[in-house]
Amino acid sequence: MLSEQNTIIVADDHPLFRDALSHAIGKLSPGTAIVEADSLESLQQVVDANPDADLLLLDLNMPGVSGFSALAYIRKAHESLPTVIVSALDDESVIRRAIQHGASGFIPKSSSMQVIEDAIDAVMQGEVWLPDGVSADGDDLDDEEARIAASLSSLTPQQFRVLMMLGEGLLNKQIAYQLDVSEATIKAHVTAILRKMQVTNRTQAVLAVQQLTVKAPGLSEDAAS
Amino acid sequence: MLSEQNTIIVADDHPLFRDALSHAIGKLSPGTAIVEADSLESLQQVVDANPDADLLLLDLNMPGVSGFSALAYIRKAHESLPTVIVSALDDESVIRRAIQHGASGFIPKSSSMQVIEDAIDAVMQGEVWLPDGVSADGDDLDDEEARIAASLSSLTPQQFRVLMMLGEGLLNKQIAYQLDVSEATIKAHVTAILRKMQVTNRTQAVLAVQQLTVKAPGLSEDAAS
DNA sequence: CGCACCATTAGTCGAAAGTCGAAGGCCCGG
DNA sequence: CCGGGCCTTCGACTTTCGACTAATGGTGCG
Repeated sequence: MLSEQNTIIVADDHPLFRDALSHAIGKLSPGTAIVEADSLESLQQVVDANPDADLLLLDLNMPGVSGFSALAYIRKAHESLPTVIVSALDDESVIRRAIQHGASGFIPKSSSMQVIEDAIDAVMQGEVWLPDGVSADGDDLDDEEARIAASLSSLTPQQFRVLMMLGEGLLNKQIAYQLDVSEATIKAHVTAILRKMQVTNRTQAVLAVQQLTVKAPGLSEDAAS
Repeated sequence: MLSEQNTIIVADDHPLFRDALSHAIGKLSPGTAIVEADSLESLQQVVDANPDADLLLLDLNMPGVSGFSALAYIRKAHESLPTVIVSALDDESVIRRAIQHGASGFIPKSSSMQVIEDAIDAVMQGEVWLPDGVSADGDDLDDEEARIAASLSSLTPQQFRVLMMLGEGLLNKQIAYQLDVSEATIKAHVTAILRKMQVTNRTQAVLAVQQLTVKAPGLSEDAAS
């Protein structure tokens, strides 16, 4: 623990909570460098700029990122970066899905500072941390959901960004403007995305991403029987 | 109760459960006419053909209908038709949302026959029926969700059908083939849909509909504070 | 250094998506 | 009975999408 300089990345769009989290970490281990991110873009930049970071605290509610997409994507791109989900949800199925998508822990936002500190400490030592009575065991991830997550992880960073913008219903032209590139570039990215996700149009790609959204269990067809 | 001929519509894509439900009703009140539907198309036909039906038992898992869309739509089009949601989910927030979208009751599929009979009986008498300890009171429907539901209810039957197909990622051409009309007609419907839903392309329309899918509570932005 | 991969751009082409105007059917009120 | 309104349908036109080809530059790796 007292090796050299630990680095923790805090990704949360909520400034107050992000600061609170940062301060808590500062008290817990004063020698820790804290980097913050409040959006998908900044998160990608930050993760990229700190390849040797020790921990990522990731909110599920990042603007422009639906559900577990960011988790699934970041995890595959940075296998060695332990990631802990911080979320306002404490639903057990959400927690299990987070773990199945590669999270090393789950911290409900309602947790006390003490609990948060414990969690961070545990994960930094390679353990998997979960709230009280929650078990990581249970049914495996939905096949379809796993397939989609795998597809996501095969995307390049720029492609992932474009996909998230498709998920906002934007035109190629609008995406091009926001990313400050030409529309031709966006088309090329979209073509690559559709191929990798094995769909034939943007709407289907968006629907696939939507399946990684946090939803109640059992809604998927055969739960009816 | 012993007026003339009561009519109950059972809409569920699961044949076994649909039959079980029908038989239960048959035993409960032998003089009741039961009409079944297993898809959005058949449901629209049936509701249309039986404007004086006394009750609609609606499954949340209809193929080609996402979440509360069908409920929100049917409710506004047939204000006087009491609708009870039948679902494999018994999550309390799902139940509340169903009621807020105009359902007159909620029956978990895990219910015993006795409970189902009680529920149907209660609703037929104008009451609102809920499972055991569940209360209908609580926070109101999300503003955004209410707005979308209102938009849905302003659609014509054909437009609604087309919208649901957009939600499956289908091409105009595919929708045209399934509805047996020309592609030009579908385009016209889509244009009308986009206008009524106040969006600019089909992807955004689909995303709006997705917001009526059954998902866990609190994921909507400000739940974080 | 060469090689592979990614990002970027251009341009073309065919298909799909969306807009507009309009025609026909249906029902309801005057 | 005859408008007016609504729904459905459709064709023509414009824009956007998506596939394909081809090219440039940067970057990491053996």
